[in-house]
Amino acid sequence: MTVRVRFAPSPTGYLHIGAARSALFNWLFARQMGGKFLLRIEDTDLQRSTDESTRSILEGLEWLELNHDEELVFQSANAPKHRAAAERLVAEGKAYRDFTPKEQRDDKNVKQGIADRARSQAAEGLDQRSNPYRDLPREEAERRAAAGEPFAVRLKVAGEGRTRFEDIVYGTQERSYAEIEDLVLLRSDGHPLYNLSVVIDDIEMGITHVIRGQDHLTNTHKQILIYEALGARIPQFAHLPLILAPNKSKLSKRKHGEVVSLTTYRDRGFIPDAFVNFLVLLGWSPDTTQYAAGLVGNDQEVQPNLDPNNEIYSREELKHLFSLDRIHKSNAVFNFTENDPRHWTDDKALWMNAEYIRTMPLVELLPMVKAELRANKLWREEYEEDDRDWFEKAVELIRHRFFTLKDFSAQGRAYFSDDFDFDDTAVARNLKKEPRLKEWLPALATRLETVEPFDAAAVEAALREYADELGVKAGLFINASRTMLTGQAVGPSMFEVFEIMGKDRSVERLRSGVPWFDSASV
RNA sequence: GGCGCAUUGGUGUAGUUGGUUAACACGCUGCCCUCUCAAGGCAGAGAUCACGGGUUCGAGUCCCGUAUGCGCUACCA
Repeated sequence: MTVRVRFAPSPTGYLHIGAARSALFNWLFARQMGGKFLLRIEDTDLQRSTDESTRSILEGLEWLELNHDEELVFQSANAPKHRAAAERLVAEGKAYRDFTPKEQRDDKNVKQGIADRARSQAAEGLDQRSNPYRDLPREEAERRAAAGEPFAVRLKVAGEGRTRFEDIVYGTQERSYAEIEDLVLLRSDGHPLYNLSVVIDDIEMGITHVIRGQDHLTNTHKQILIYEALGARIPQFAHLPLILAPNKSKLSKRKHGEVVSLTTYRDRGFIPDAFVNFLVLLGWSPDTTQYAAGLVGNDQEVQPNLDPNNEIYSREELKHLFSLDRIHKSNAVFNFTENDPRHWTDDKALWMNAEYIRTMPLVELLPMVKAELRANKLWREEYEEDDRDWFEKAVELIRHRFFTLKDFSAQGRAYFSDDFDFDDTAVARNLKKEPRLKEWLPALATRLETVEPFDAAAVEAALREYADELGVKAGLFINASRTMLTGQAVGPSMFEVFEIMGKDRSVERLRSGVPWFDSASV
């Protein structure tokens, strides 16, 4: 049977990176098995669901290139089917109408309320099957319902027995019926509840493997009960460990802000493949020994990375290497430091991104740089045509010390525009420390004007010659030039920079007195 | 309260059926390279494998208990 998996987020906020990882694992599994990856928006909770969230989820998946097969499903559209299924179960005597008035729950203290209720129930020795409406004669139930009395529909869970399933990640899971209450299928206002909806939809969509967060592990027992009542085939389950905050609490938007939102990474200049690479390693690791032994993938056109000292895996490699049984059970901590711009997200993610920026094929990087420059009004069409060569060389030159795509428009700005800022510390350290540079630099400019061809080697010779004549270290000029030409204290080898900037711009910037009169000094 | 799941250096992980100095990646420190900063190269610090028992000639690996964390327990998803 073909594998069919789904990612089923509820649109009650941005796309959480933990959810994004679930989507990734589903996608990887589907692509590896030649199966289908489906997408379903679980907008059952109409109060909290928003179109904006749906859009953000779609955008996030698109950014990660986790394209789905078949039509997008909105769970709310299936509500009639969910209701019909519940009614069928009532008709078959597998579920019943509960006329108990709805309890008002304070949204804030739900957990506390649950614990309190459980405690008092335990004290009174109440069992889960004590609902007075459970065995109400059918006629009476029909009559009261027809009279318009509100009721919820509950599943009639058997008194004796246990549910059992093999979780691909967590192994055998068992639970006694005695621990499961008669769960509500339909609210008294007629709305289907989560556990019912997922099951019906998963059946409807022909899902063979349910891969989702570990927070659903114990709910799975309830869902199995519904599958059984419906007489449907039960899919395979694989639950994923959770991604936690540095203090091991749940990662949440309210507490942790934008670090948990996937679109943040797009907006802050991450490379999709780099983020995928980082994410996949949270809770999963490849079995490189199997590959080395030639047990897997020997007939593949892709030669996966076998080096255990290297964690860079391309999407193609991951499609071959991924396996559900290498997912592990313990939760992973997503490491970041709040209020520290240098460590705003996990260091490894940042490193991974930098690694991709400096090593990925240039042709794949160029369109991303283009988009970044364009967004900052730094893009010029000539880069695509006449100056294509120059553009490629410039990107190649500067990419090696960048961490995100943003750096191309920030630190890299001076390469693409004459309107750039001077870094204060760079000006102080490389220029103002030696006041005579104010005269020397224009003089250097004059020297360079005669250099032909204006390449790295020739510029270097001219600059060193001038430094020798003045009896100062070449480094003085090199660093000063770097600041004059790029506004920065750091950057690529300076002679390469001269060459890329070209004679005209180099000379002009060396002569410009701008940084000398800038704000910091006056 | 009940039930479930987990626990290897700061973080992510490796560690096949128990067997010599617990491996790798990120981060950190130092050195080399050098015009700066990275990258790269080299070296290094950092783990009594949550704790306590037990089985065994021998346990990170098996068993029991404890602790801690997380999850579920809802007419939320």
